[in-house]
Amino acid sequence: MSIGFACLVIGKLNTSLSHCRIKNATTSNLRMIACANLLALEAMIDYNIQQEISLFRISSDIIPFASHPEIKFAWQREFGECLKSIGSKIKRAGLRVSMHPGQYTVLNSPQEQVVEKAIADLRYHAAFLDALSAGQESKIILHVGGVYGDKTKASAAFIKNYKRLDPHIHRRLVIENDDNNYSVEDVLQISRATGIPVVFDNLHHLINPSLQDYSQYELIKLCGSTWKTDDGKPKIHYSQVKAGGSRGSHSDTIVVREFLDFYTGLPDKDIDIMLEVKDKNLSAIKSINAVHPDLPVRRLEEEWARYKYLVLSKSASMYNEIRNMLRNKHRVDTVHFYEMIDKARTLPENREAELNAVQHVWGYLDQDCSEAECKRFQKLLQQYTEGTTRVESLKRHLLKCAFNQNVQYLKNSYYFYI
DNA sequence: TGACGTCAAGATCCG
DNA sequence: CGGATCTTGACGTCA
Repeated sequence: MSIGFACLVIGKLNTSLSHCRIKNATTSNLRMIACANLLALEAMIDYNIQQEISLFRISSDIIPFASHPEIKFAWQREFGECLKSIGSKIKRAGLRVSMHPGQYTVLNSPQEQVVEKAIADLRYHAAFLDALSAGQESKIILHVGGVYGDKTKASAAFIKNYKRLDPHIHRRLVIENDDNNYSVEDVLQISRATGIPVVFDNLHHLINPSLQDYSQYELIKLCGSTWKTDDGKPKIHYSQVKAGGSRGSHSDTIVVREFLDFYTGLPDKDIDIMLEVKDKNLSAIKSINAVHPDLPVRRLEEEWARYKYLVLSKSASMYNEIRNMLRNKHRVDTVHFYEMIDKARTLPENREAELNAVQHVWGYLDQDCSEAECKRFQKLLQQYTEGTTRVESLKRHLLKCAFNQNVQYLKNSYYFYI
């Protein structure tokens, strides 16, 4: 069983992706962006390996406009070696990667032009995974598409167009239930006709339910049975609703107790769980730690090192409470640990606590900073006290100083990235 | 025609 | 000029 996250790593240097506008998508520009993005991808892979995360979704945006009809950029030829070497790192680490074209890749559209674009896009995704020499367990997860007033007809169109795809796309394609058109029942029906494996998405199922005689777990099992041996472990998407968010939007972070209840109820844990959540790797590590049967305290100490200033900036008393919880303990209640951190995270901005955290962090930096850095800090501090600037300006400046002095401890702190 | 989702790029504003 | 903040892009469907 693996738990993973999608597309981007929060709080890790050199992992952010570059983008460009279509008007700037010249070959030389795309070459530069692709090169930068492959370095970022490798840094993300390294991060996953280092954090022992074994499931990861690769962003579709590594090669911008890769399937755009007007753009001819031979990324496979130019970066083939690079991709191959990233691929062998992935394979060596036993990391399972996947890709997920967005909601605008619509294979069942009545417009032939849209279908052709969708096919080109699927070709790109398959070619990318092929270039990594990824195995058949590296999947491309796709939504079925539009309904166009007649779901039976639209499903038939999907099946018809699916048959037009090359075999190397067939071996990677997986379909997922979505939040307003194709329910688990609809997707399973298409799966029966085509043999395409199905990803069960819990939140989409909650919002767009079907087969209500079955429990969620029975449906996970049913979807899991569509996966063949060569497809790897069945995979599901797991997310939680954002409180007060629009219909079906993903939560900012995973509520650990809720996840643990879901996980505990899973009759067969031999599946992979892709989290869809705003805070990405933070929730992945949290969930992985939560289900670990005998988690070494060291792991929570490492987490605490990354969270502590974030907590301090919300509440000094909660900071002390968690610190005491970890002190001299051989065992710590992982769920309780994360519940405290998440509780602190949801607290509204408290000027006094923010200032306390800012001063605390500054204590690590003021000895070795330049005069200009010091002056700017004092100025921003005054402005924040007066209420004429936001705390983010101060934090940005502190992070800049931390980088200039290469203070590893601060550079990795979530305080700067949440 | 705008909402949907996503997050930098790009544009504009401010001191 | 640098930094902060606001707007746009790129995609297809559907109300």
